Amino acid sequence: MSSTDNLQDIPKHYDPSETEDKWYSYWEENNYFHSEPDDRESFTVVIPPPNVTGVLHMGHMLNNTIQDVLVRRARMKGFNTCWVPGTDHASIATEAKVVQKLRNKGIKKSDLSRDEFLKHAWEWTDEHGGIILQQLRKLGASCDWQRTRFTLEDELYESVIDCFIELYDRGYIYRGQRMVNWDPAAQTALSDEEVIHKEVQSKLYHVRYKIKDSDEYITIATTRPETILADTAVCVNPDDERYTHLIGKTAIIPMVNREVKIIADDYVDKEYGTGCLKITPAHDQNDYEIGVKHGLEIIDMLNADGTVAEVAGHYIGKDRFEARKLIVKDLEKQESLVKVEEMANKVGYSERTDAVIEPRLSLQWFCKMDELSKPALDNVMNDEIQFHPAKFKNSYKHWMENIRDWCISRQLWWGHRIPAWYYGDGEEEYVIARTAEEALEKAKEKSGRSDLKESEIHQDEDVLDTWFSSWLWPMSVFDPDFIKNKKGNKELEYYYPTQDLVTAPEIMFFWVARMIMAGYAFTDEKPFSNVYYHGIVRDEKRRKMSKSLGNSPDPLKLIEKYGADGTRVGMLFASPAGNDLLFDEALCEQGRNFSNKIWNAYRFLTMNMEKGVDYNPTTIIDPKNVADKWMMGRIQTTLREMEDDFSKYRLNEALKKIYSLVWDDFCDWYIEVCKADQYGENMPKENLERALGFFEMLMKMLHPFMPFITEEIWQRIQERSTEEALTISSWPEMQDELHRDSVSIFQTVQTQISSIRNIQAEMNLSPKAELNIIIKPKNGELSEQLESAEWVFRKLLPVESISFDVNADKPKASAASVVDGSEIYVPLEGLIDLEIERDRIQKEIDRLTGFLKGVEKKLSNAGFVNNAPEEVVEKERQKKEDAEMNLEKLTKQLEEFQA
RNA sequence: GGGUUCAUAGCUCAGUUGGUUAGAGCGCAUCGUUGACAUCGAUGAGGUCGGCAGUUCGAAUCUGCCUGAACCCA
Repeated sequence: MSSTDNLQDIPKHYDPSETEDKWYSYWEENNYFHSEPDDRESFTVVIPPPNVTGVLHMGHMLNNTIQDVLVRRARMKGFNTCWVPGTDHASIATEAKVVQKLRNKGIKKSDLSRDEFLKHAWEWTDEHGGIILQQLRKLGASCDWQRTRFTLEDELYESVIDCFIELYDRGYIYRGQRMVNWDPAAQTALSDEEVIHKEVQSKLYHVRYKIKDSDEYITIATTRPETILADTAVCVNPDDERYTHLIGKTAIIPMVNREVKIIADDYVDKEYGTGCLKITPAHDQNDYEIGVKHGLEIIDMLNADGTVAEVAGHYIGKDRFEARKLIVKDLEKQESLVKVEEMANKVGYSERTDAVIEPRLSLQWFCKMDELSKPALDNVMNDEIQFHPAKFKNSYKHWMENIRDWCISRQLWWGHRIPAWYYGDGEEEYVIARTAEEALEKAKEKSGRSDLKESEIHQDEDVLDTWFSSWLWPMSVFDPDFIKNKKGNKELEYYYPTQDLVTAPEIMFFWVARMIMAGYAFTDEKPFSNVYYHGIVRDEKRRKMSKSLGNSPDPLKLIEKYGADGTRVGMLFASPAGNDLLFDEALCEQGRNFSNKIWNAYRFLTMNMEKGVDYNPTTIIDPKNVADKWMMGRIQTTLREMEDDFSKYRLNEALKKIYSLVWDDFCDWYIEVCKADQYGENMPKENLERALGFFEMLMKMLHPFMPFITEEIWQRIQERSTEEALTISSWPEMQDELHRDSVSIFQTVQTQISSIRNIQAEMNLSPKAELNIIIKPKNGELSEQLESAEWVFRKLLPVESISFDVNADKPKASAASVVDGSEIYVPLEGLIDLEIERDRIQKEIDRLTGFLKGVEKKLSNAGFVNNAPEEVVEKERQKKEDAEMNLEKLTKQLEEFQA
């Protein structure tokens, strides 16, 4: 019941800062977002965990707004809704930040022990960790905060170790010497996914190698001349006639004067460069493969930090890029440099440190992908797991089919330490174990050395790729022991599989694909049913928003300026499913304006309340009131349309519909017709109660998008107990009755009113000048219907008199128009500008004539009439008839003017 | 180099199985402020749907080619 007893002056402008924190605290205090398993159906979402030390950026904002909309709607639809928040440890990113921080304090990582370093890392995490989770509350995210998880917390740490051991036991994890992507800045191996290939302008150096015992030279082309020092062969295509005579001969590498064989292999592209390839097996993936095939020597000339190693013989200790400059000069001096070509070239960069990736041969841990990927591919292709939009299935498929084994070890300390223990230097001299004790036992067994001591074994120094922990996320957040126990606990049973995963396509391979693999590997089930991919947030110049470019607004400042509601609306407006989002602050402004519109609608209703009177909002409509039935019909139709939009994850479409329903239908039309007949009078009580009833429905429909203002209005309309908060209320029921007839009549009235307003505008009439309106409906039935809606005309137009008469004559000197067969006359004695009026009518006649021509052309086409479905033809006939009727009336109107 | 996606109003995008006079928001123009909201209202002007050819009675929608853009993979 709404009472005006404590009615205060409501400010003209809505101020989100006064409501948003208040309601978020209220929601949290009442634990609305916490979920426990019960007999309802579950709706589960796990957050894509942001970096523990990260701060909220625009991408997070979009990502979490979308999740919150889905989650809030599900909650209102009666699901037991659980949105699990958390963060990941972001191994390489966090470690880089900690190293930097220590460096600023003059401490080198290499001077610290592992434990000392980790102490610093945890300090950093405790200091910065969770800031982002606090920021999500500002956005309105309705997460179950009691379930907050962190990938490096003890329980989840254990899951990752369990996972490693389980996969090792199944034969999926192996250790091996392979060419990996080496990040010389972070000094760690990376997975293929962490390498970003960028096109850069580089130089192709043509360098000639002397042929031994001959005056001849062979010229190779390379973009990396410094690696010449590690060349162990020169290779040509066996079909390349230019070089056949040299195959089997010996070339002399300049600078180092090493003698190497000239070999032949199909791999060499005759067209590229000189058609002659230098082979450096230690520093290039393809060269490595050729090296293995031809049994070539492998010379590793680079240190882990990208400087030149002693074995190179020259430029020792210099950085690889400096060495490149130096060797070019020296080759030129020696007259070995033939020419330098400019060319565009793709170079791999580290996703995290932006260092140029060095292919490097090293001993790493890998996870086999062929079997794990099989169910992951099948269940996406058969839509057991649905991708929205579905177009992303293509790139998923392509990646899955070409997947290579995953390098999971990282030469870092911040992360899950690999549970491998070595008892010797041999490649196979290790055991996999959870603890040192267990390792010792296993090592004794494997080595046959029963006297082995704990001090003689040591654990692998490396940690696992962050994604090797994140891929367990949808399972481990509910049950960290699920792998160890080979079966999930009650929580996992209840919440898993989760429903929706919301993320960006750029991490489809990093995370989504791997979660799906882990899901099937450990639970035999999908981790989620739907994956909604949203776009990347870009600025108005289509540049990706980034800190370094400085083109990203601070999300919290936006929230301060436009409110969380306004900002959410702004983000969603710009966000068609799956497409990139061109963010424009103006959209947040539009969102804020919308908040203000809602606020003022409420304010207006309040201003119509009598002091001391109680109002009971109702949605029971007056069956005689065409406006009520129209409004209810519009709400019902919109509910259906939103249902459809949500089923297709078209959130922005759903938002646009409720936005338009509130603003255009409710504010611009419904409230207007509810107003009192006379200025200064209050709205009739029953009108107000129905308006409030509708308003409540609208607030429900809008709540997932704009949680704060809707709760504020909801709580203002009536006193509510803690069980009655909007956040935990139910979504409006869909009714079968759509009030189609009333909607149609009301829409006719709307069109006629607009047409009369057009006359007002075109004739330059004062909007207040009272009009005498004569409407000549196209038939008697419509006449009666319009007559019963006369009051609507009177509410929305300045009416002196209005009549509905199928036999009406057009008064002289009146403006006229035709709306769907009905004629409208507005006598304007003395006010009318004949010329303008004639032009107005002529314009309409021209338009209709053109239209009619098209329709007639269709109908005179025998092919059309014979082949098109009957209903389509019938529709065209109807169009023709209507157009002719309207045209006839307009022509007559025009004639009368000329008379 | 391989693959995917896209091209509709000045801008950002709808247009779901081929049958609309091709829509929306923003922006723009004109008018309007004595009690809901100028963070507002009313009205209006903007498009030969990238180009060419084809299929069809009928193409923004289907096919091919061309041009241009974006993304992914190597």
